[in-house]
Amino acid sequence: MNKEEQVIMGFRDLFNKMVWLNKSKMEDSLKGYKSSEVHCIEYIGRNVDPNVTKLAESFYMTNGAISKLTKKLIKKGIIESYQKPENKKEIYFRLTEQGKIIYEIHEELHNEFQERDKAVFAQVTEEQFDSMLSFVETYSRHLDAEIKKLSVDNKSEFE
Amino acid sequence: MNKEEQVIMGFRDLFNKMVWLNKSKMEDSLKGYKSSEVHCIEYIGRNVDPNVTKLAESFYMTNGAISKLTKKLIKKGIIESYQKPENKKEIYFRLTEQGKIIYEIHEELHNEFQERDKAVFAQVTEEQFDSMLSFVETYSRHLDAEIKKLSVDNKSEFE
DNA sequence: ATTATTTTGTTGACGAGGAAACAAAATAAT
DNA sequence: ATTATTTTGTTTCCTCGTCAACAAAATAAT
Repeated sequence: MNKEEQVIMGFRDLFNKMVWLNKSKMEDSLKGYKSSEVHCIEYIGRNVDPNVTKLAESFYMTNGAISKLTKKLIKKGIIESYQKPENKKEIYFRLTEQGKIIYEIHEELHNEFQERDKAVFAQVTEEQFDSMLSFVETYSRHLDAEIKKLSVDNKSEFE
Repeated sequence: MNKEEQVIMGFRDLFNKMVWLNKSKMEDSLKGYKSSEVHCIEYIGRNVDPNVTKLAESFYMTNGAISKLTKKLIKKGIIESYQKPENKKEIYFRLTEQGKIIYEIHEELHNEFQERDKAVFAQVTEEQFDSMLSFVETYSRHLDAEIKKLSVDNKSEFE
């Protein structure tokens, strides 16, 4: 296995591990809330005028899934929807008071995770940080270009 | 947002993107096979005496899910199960001839992905590779220790 | 201005995966 | 040797997310 594969698979494995662990911790602290719900709350709390489409793009999920998820959160009284006078189509979301509480608990948990992993990052030099960030940036742009190609290809199938 | 968060979220985003893109490509080339099925085939092709439990641990999935997945693959004639004379409990899997074909197609696709992303890695120096690998390694061990703590905690609840 | 296309969100049928209860074999404890 | 515990795999029920069909609003094309 060459180093490229090692890096990719290493990160894949690391990521699966982290998702699994944090999800466990999360559903332990925020009993009654699924991690997907919490992610949704996090996004709505952090962004301005989030709608179904923006949430879906951010999570790489379908609009349908987000539509159902937000409906459920509304039913639970965690978020509420609103519209703008100039647009009768788009529907935005904001946190309710109860939602803000969940949001805060999540933030604390987030800090806990950072605290937990502090030791790992303490060993990382500024240069290493920058090198990793530039790697991520480059790779991400590269994939964006590939995704763009893909969507062009798919469109051309129907021409 | 500090650099720790940037790194984590950057990789998370990069990863979601890559998974989404590769999954699309995969299900395009290997029509009729889901990406989870292909992952399963990949693992069975690469490891010796894989069983339900090993597959589940590797994919961070439940035994139940793998049990169903393998049953389906057997039905499709892609894998077959076998046992060892000294153990009547564990059930192992191997690829059938048809399964080997899928495996090979997957390998080629894998090479295609590497080829596609070659340009990104070409810019990475040996030192950067090693630094990222050691970061992954350190972090992964750290999380293993945390996961271990978690399972100890859960056990102590019932004592 | 009218029509065509695109964007945005919703719904229902379906499949994938998790949780829990279970059975059978293997291992540990006595 | 017998009993208790653990490991391994399966099945049933349920939730979550996808897909496809759809409706309504917004935008583009004519």
